[in-house]
Amino acid sequence: MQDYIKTDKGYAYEYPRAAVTTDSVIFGFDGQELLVLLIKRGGEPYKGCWAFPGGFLNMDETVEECAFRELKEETGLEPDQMEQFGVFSAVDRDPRGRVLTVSFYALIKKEQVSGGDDAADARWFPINALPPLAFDHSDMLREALAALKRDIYHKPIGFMLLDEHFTMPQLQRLYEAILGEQFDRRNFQKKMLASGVVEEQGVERAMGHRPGKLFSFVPENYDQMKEHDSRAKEF
Amino acid sequence: MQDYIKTDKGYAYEYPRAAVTTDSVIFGFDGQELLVLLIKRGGEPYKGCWAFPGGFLNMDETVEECAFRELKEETGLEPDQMEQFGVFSAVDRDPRGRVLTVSFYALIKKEQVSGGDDAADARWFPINALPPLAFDHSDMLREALAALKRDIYHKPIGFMLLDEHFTMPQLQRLYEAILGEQFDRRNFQKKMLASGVVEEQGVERAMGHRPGKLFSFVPENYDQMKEHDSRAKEF
DNA sequence: AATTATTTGTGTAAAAAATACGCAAAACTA
DNA sequence: TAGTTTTGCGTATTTTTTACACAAATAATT
Repeated sequence: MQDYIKTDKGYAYEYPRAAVTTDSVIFGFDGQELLVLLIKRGGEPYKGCWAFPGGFLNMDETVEECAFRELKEETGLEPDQMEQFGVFSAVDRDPRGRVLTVSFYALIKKEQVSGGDDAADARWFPINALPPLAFDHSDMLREALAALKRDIYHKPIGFMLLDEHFTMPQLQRLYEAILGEQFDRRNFQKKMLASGVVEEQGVERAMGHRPGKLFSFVPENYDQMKEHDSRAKEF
Repeated sequence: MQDYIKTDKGYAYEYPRAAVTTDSVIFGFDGQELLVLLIKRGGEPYKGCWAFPGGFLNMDETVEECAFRELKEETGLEPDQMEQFGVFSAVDRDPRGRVLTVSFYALIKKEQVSGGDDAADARWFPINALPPLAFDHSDMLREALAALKRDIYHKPIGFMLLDEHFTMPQLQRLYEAILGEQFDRRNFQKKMLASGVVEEQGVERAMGHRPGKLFSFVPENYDQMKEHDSRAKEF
């Protein structure tokens, strides 16, 4: 399978081609706020600006593989799951030329990155206090967040932001941070338990207040959750 | 903005590049079944197979513009709205070389195509009786359908498949065809009216049975619909 | 003109889900 | 031991969803 001609000038095609990149919006959680992982750009364009990790597609990989590889190269992270949420293809979105990007988001336990953080230029920012972003990454973030809010009802992704064991209030704070609204403690717990995606695991060692019960995620109930919330049973 | 070198062999780049195409899954409705518009491929690869309309990205257009243009060129159709639902990038998905496709779906009133149908090779197929499809278009259809089912709750796209005026049973048959399940007539109507997205418009001229009331879509209530169904108020 | 077949219109009662809300218990601090 | 914070738990009310049956309007048939 070869559709190009190798010349002394590089790889030549009959028609011009756009370059393809992937970008990844990585969400984290500090127990209170939703965070985003950004990388400070070392080179032009947008030198010194912050941007999402990402890079050019190789010829032997899918866009999913590309997003995963670039993320690992730039941050050391290897998320369990990456969700594709859109393609950005404005003609002038990259000053270097015609570059089209396929965007993903993933959820990461914050500790994972502080450990293997080879890129000294990677930093977490609270979602509500971001520096200026490179390219069209502000739009991208907006869409990533919209996708996350949409998906959190159908996919068990929220749990990826928490430790294996967590208290109900912790889980609730996460949902509140993502969805940007407040819920009633008692009703939140009631629904969570009713959905069957969490199970009791013990009691936390508390600090300064009554200790909460610990819960963990029940993977077997992924699909059930999907079912459960894929909207009203009857139209 | 120029990132290539023009040689006698074509457009040369420092690194190899994948080609980018768009494909469009066009849904129609015959009052009973959900239909898909396919095009018979005239050339290799997959000559004689059926495929979704689509083609290569030009350098001066976004992927949305490309999908729209290709669709118009191949079928004469100009849908009001096209929804992007995924990128297909398996390395070997196209025998011609590395080709990555951005996929869209759109909903069309069936009459529109029978009119301006310059492509004699375009045909509607019932979604449950499709011929063998080219490339990875079977996967693509599956995902398009999943996206459509997801979106029909949040976006007022369903109405694009109906005439301006329609009866409640017609609307219901459409929803049933898309979602693949049956609903109670009375409850369906109750919810539709409660959502405010339809308003009464008169009475149909009937044939062989009691005539139904005609309804039409209320565009102002798009957002409300979105709101209405963006899930439970409290988590 | 009356009968039949088909399809539509409408309302109400029961069940389930969502919401609002209050008080007691466990840890830490002073 | 009293005060503060945060969690655990249960019930009454409201809203939404579901189940369900009979009457009315047309066209075709006799």
